[in-house]
Amino acid sequence: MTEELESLKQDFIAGMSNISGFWGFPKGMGAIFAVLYLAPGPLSLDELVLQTSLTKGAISTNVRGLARLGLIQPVSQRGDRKDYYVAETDFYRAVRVILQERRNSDFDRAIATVRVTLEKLEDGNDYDPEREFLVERLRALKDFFDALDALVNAVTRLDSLGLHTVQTVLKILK
Amino acid sequence: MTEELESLKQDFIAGMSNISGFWGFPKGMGAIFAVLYLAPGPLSLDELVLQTSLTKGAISTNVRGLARLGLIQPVSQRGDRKDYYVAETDFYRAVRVILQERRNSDFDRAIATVRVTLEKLEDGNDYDPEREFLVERLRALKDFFDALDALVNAVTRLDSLGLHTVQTVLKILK
DNA sequence: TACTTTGTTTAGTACAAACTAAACGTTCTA
DNA sequence: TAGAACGTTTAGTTTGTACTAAACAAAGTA
Repeated sequence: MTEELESLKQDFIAGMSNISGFWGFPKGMGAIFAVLYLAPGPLSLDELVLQTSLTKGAISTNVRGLARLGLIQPVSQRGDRKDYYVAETDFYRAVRVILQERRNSDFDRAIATVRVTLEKLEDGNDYDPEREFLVERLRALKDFFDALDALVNAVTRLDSLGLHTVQTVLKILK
Repeated sequence: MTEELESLKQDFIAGMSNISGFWGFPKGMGAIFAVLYLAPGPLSLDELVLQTSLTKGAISTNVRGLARLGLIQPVSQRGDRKDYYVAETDFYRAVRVILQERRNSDFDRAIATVRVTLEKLEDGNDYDPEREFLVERLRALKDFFDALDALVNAVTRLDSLGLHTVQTVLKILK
């Protein structure tokens, strides 16, 4: 590979590291994905060590994370007990998986506390203006969360999310 | 306030702290917003200190952040030089502001590096199969980012984003 | 069975971010 | 003008997280 191409590749890797950090994932994940995405074929852990200048431990951990998110896939080479990986090229599929993943995290648990709090508040049958106020506020918040939830849900359940879907939605937002 | 209400309120505050952390904001921000959101009227910094058990310094910093995001608004009480704040109750407006905010951050800069890398690659006029491969991959990534960008852009430019919009979009995704 | 190759796990480190405590600058009041 | 009341800024601490280095486990090979 020419020096120029190599330099551009390094820029790209750095950029993807930042994007990864920005979305709350380890920067190493972004770097690994970038290397795989620009590779013409499957890469082994050792090749990733070389191209990312991370240690094997970090690669091992992050690769597992990426695979769980569906951003990369393991590929077995016959007659070779090394693990190989390729990058997912369908980003829309990756988005769906990530959204689904996030739903099962702290976020959902936190939203649940809003629901629970609201239920408990509504249980109180004695009239109390302060309680009424809290109920009103929490209900508005819950409605908002429910709308977001429905949106994410709809997206994750789509069979085909792609440029076409995005364009259709764009038309409506205009 | 009864003990029971107070306890529920504390749960809610903890929940909002987590949500805040989840989205990459300081947890203190979530706590402050929660307190303001459940307050029947404007609160001063000192009242926030009491109800969040954060120090004045932290309150001061986070309150500024929240105000910049449009999640709370300063209110001036006549004949009182204290600063008072109330919570924004229109969450959809807040979403728009936050999206806009995010666009101007590292994320955009990172996306820009993809664009720049691609342009540089396309500049090379000599035929090189490896270069062609990289161009193809980067172009696919750029298209994806552009679609996301257009989506975010459309949302931030909406005059009225609300439950109605969400429901319309939901119909299409079905 | 010993040795190599590979991936995982663990203990410790380095770093970034949010917080506390306290000094500071302003503005109002007596 | 001195003092009090506020909000901001700063220096230092804490905390969480991603990383390195190295021990470890598993599985193949001589």
